[in-house]
Amino acid sequence: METNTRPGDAPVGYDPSLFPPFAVTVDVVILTMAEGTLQVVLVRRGEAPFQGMWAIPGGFKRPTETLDEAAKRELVEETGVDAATLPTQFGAYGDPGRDPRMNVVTVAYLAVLRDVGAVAGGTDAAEAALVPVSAVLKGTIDLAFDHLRIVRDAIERVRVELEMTGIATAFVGATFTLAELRAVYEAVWGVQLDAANFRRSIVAEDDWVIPTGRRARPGPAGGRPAELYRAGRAWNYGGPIHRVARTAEKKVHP
Amino acid sequence: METNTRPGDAPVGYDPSLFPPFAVTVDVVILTMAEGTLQVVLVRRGEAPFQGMWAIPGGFKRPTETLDEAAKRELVEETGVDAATLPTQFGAYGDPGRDPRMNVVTVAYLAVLRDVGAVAGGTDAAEAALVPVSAVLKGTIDLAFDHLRIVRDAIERVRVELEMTGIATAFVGATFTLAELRAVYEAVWGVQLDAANFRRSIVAEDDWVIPTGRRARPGPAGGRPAELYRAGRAWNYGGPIHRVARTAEKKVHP
DNA sequence: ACCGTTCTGGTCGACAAGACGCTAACCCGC
DNA sequence: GCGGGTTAGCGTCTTGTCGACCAGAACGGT
Repeated sequence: METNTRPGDAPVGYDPSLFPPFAVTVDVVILTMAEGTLQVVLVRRGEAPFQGMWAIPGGFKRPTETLDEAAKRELVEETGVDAATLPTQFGAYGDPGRDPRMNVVTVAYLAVLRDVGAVAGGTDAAEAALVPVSAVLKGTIDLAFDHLRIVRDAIERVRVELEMTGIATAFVGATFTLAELRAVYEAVWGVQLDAANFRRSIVAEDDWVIPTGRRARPGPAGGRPAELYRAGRAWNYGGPIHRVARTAEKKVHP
Repeated sequence: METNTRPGDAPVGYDPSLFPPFAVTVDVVILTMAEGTLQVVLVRRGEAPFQGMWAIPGGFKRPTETLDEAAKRELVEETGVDAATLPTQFGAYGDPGRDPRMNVVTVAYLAVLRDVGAVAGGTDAAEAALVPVSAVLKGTIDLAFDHLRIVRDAIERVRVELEMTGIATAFVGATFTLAELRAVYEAVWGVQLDAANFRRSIVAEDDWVIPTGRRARPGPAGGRPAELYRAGRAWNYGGPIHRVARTAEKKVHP
């Protein structure tokens, strides 16, 4: 075959000196549970464009690191937390004009943290905040660039991951009650789950959750103290709870 | 906040003149069914590095187009087919050294075609071929760069998409028999599906498949001619057949 | 006319999942 | 300390789904 070497249109072999230059950044959507709702970490921009607006934390990819490493580095820089779950890539965004100054292609990652409270106290002195995702999705809070689209895609991704992987355990601490774990599913999916059936699905098979023998302190309203569990190894091979579209509707039309 | 403007490490605001330059390419994994097996379109490299090896078709992203447009353009250039399904993005790859000459970040897309036979006759004169994915996954055929990893990820992606979306209809023609559709599931998932149960799942709800009234010609072995269907609108909202890990095993241990 | 092959429709049983009620354990107010 | 309120844990019943298997229908070939 004769190799095609037209600049910008070289399917197989290409001349590396004739490439159109891009900046490559990595943005991380950091999710956590706080006050019973799903929250996202945002930082406030201090420079034009979009000065003063909220945005997803992110930064340049360095030539010496992989994309995954760049995402992990951004997460640590922003939260100081060394990765409850490794960030997972969920999309690349390169629309022309998404950055008004130049060609920027960004690779977006999703990271899930358990609620550590002081997320705003990262190593970076930037103003950071925990914002309910519902406020972002409803448009109450405007985001810079195309970050609204990125957050929307991230939420859709975590909804799928919650069903297919063990990401649910990343929202809670090392030990947790089944009610806490159930709250994760309910918050992310926006549904109500039956506590008894939820418990049965989790406990049914081994290695999902392992009882520690200890018990959690009951809430302010009292109630029987819940048993404390820790995550088993089975979460690595998919999740136990599956989304049923009818669940939410049945509550509306009994 | 005080904006951090260190080059290569600027979380929010950054100086666009201090970015590390990258080349951004778009690679497309093109899948199709041929001879009852899943096949992938590969092109042979004519230049170093990896001269003479097989690779996924791809090329530079142009600054004036989106990533999706670039993927669609690559698909049309390679196959001449105007997108049975729009290519879907499934990953970005930017490991340092993945291209020995320079920093290249590639965004990978998955495209599904019905078997058009003459895929090798694209507008590009490059040597192209249809290769069984099993040969690639087993390592019988070496791929350039990190393209083996990309193909592996693409296969995993199409297996999920087959369950979650209506991508199955993209493998077959405008009209098809249920046996053809079933063959898609069996080839991609590597399982055996009961023909009667498959039919029941598909026909159960409306708008999955619409009978055309016409019938297909039976195969060389005879048999009752199958009815011809066309795809309904319900495929846009998820697929009807769900993967069951036990199916293949139950055949072994009845 | 007979046979092999494929499609189509039906039945049965295993299993998953939701609904629901009961008991156990704890807090709080009196 | 005693009873009501609240929450966790557990069992049972019912319903629906899905795979395995079988029988009949519709064709081509011999």
